Amino acid sequence: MGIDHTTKLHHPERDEIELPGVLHALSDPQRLEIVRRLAGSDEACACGSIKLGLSKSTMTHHFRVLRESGVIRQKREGTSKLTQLRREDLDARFPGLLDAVLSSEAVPA
Amino acid sequence: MGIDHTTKLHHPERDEIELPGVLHALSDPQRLEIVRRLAGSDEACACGSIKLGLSKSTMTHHFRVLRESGVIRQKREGTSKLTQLRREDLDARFPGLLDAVLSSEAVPA
DNA sequence: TCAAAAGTACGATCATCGTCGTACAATCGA
DNA sequence: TCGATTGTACGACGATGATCGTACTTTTGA
Repeated sequence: MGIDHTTKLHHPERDEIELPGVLHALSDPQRLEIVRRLAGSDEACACGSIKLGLSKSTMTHHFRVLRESGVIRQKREGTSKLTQLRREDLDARFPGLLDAVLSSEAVPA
Repeated sequence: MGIDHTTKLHHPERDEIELPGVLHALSDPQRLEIVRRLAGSDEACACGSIKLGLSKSTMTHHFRVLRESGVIRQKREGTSKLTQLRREDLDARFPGLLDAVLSSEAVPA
């Protein structure tokens, strides 16, 4: 029944990634900012290196939403957790979507 | 042009359309289906011609979310209300986004 | 061995969302 | 005018969401 948060990190397979879930994950301004920062640095970076002025537990929440929707991949690395965008998976499943979302930053209100 | 006193409906201007709002509007499966049907028929079509098995008031709600986020444009036409996608505005503001959303999973389970 | 660092779990709180039913308003055809 | 069609307003309700603080776990390094 649902996802076990206590054992392993759950990542959906590429073909399990659902469009509404991805759109929902990206529809939150804070998560959108996280995704933009991840897209900015090509390599995986630690959760804690992204600072948005939110509490640690709120950050955990946002990273979980992004991970479980298939937007990011996370793995442990020492005491940190490395996070990276699932660019290839997203591009394969929803061609052009991520690029459209990321490039829209260049057209600010 | 006959129809005019329809301007009570709130539509954001093109440059007022916000990405999180659009993503949120599209993140609901029912609204996604509405958008797909609108994209299927080139001309504006009446709200009531789109049947999803939801109540009238729920449909009104979904159309309002889509309209206020800038995804659709609506105008009165007799007792009906004509609805159409704001393709040009969306393409101008978020190039590639709508195409990416529409071209993926056009036939959901 | 112990303390700091990084992140998670859990419960709480308050807001938003999706859905409905009922009542109402506007328009058109007969 | 009347009734049918089409959609809205409003209130309710349960579900989900974003946020926080506190306590906890895991790992590293001194």
